[in-house]
Amino acid sequence: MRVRLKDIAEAAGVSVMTVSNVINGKTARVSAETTDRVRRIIAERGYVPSASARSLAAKSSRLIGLLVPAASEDSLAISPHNIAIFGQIERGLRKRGYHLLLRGVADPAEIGEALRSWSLDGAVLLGFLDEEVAALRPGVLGRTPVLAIDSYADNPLTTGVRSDDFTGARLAAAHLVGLGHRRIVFAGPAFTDVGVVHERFLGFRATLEEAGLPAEDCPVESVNTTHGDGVALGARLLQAHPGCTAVFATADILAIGIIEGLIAAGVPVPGAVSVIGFDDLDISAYITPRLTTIAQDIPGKAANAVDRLLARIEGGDRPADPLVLDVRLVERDSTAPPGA
Amino acid sequence: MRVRLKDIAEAAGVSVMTVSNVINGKTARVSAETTDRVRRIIAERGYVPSASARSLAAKSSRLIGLLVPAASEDSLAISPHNIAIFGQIERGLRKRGYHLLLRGVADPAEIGEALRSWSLDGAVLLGFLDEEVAALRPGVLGRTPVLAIDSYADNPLTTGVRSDDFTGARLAAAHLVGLGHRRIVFAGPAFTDVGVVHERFLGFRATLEEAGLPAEDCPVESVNTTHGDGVALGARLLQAHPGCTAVFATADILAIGIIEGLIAAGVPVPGAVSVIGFDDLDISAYITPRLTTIAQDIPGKAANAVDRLLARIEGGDRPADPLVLDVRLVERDSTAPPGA
DNA sequence: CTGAAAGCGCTTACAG
DNA sequence: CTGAAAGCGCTTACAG
Repeated sequence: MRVRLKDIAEAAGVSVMTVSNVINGKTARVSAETTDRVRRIIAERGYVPSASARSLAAKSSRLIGLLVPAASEDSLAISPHNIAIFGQIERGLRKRGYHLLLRGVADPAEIGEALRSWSLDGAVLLGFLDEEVAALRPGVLGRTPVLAIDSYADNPLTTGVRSDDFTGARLAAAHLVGLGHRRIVFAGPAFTDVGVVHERFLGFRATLEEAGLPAEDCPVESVNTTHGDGVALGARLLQAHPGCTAVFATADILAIGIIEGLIAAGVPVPGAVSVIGFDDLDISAYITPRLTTIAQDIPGKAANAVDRLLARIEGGDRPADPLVLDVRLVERDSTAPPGA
Repeated sequence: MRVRLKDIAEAAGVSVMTVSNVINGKTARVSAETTDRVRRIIAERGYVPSASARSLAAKSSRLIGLLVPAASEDSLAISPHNIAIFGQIERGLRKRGYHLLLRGVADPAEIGEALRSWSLDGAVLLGFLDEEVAALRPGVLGRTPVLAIDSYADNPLTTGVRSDDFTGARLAAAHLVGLGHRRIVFAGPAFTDVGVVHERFLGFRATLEEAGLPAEDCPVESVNTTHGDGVALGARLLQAHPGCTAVFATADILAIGIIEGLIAAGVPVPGAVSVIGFDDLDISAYITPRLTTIAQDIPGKAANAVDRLLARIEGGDRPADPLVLDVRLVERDSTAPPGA
């Protein structure tokens, strides 16, 4: 039925291990003549090696897991920001001869099970909380290289790649301060003392303090990072924070909601309130007013994640320091001087 | 190192096949007492079966491929519409004990290779052209169940699930005609005589003919399904089609671009030109004006795709007729009577 | 440059 | 209710 190594070997009149060597590019051990003949027969017969047999016999599966949090009831937590990363990672892996197992993880305890079940050569963690990443121990990961994207967890086992969130927030805050804003709301998900949002808050506060703005004029609004929560916040923003003239939202999708809520409530944007986001999603350029935001290098995140993970897998490199990617301010139409 | 079936068997004082039976739920063949003891030891030792060994020994891999077109240079072709499907399919599979291999396919010829390499139990095709789906032969698919989403290809091997595109287009056209529009542009990607876009064109034309509108008043604009192409079309729409008062775009992302292009050119939407889309993406409710569109049941597509594929895998069912999901008109603010 | 043999960790008839 | 044995399709030292 299925064409096996053995069938090729018989057709070529050589041993299975010679065919195996040809397939695996160990041609130094095989004569050019034999190599050619074997290759021709492989092509003729349309032979495709069995990945599971290979995985079982070798120490390598050439399978990489992309692990994403997912309550079993819910679908995967694929934020607009994470979506672009998916495709880029698959592409990078495929070009290097690896395959991608996409796995939703309802409980971080499942991570170890996922790694061992398919003998994954490595895994990328996308969207987990820093507390969860920090809790990952050698006992659960074994010797499998694992890399966390956007993590500030102090876990040498998972150091990965992320954006320069602190600087991004500084750019956003400095932009608003430079326009003349003095009362600025920080809107984002609740945060602890570690993680992406915390870093952005730190950068935000640092810049405002340098500008001499008191903390009480720059309150924090904790909301979920969804369009709907943004709309709700926008609708009540000026009642909750009289005198506020600007909002820094930690995600574009949230900023877009806030703008919609403000406009629906009759508050002109950026006339009465300026809004700046973070991510630079595609849609951020499509809405009205077009969103001023902090752009992340999403393809760069994905490409570097693949490079670093494979370097560890193939080269046995130790986990290096986290790679921090630059961000930049993208000025569009949702910010202006107060009262403009 | 790794805990194996054999280790569990030794610890429990039984044979490996008894442990195997317990794991695979064939408890009818094992005493309740033994079952309990084995289960306890499995939990204690944190045993995780080797999926590749299992796949090799059994006829089943419990691995499903999600195959998506991807030029090797490009990232995956993940349109906003397809993205929601990803997560839903992963979730459905995971709940049923299957895993998902996400694979970009640069050339349809790779499909067979993908299926055989990992001994996939089945595969879902997402985003392929109907010509490509139609060309799939038993020779390349073998006996592996394959299901194509959104396909009109007349290939019994791949019948899958899709929306009622014809009716969707009728709803869109009837909505515009009902508002009083008489000159309506059909904007979408170039199409052949089979496929999603062709069906929508047929529904569009049928409705307009019933309304007595001559074909020359309802021209076709072939553009790529991207925001950018939409903007370009919107900018030149009234020069290209003087007197036109409405556009039916075959995708929301395209409709959104068209609206942006129109507004940038000083054409009020829906005041001078109404625009209706197709998909009902999340962002379609966020833009200004909020987009009137035809909603597809995307979670339904994914859930039914999983159900049907697994029915074929587990039950050996023959491929059934395609499942056609209902669509519905979502009226928002981008359409109005002409000159409103 | 080439090969025989063991082994990766499971499942599957088959036998009892 | 339980087990011994063969086999899934590869790779890996080891030998020559």
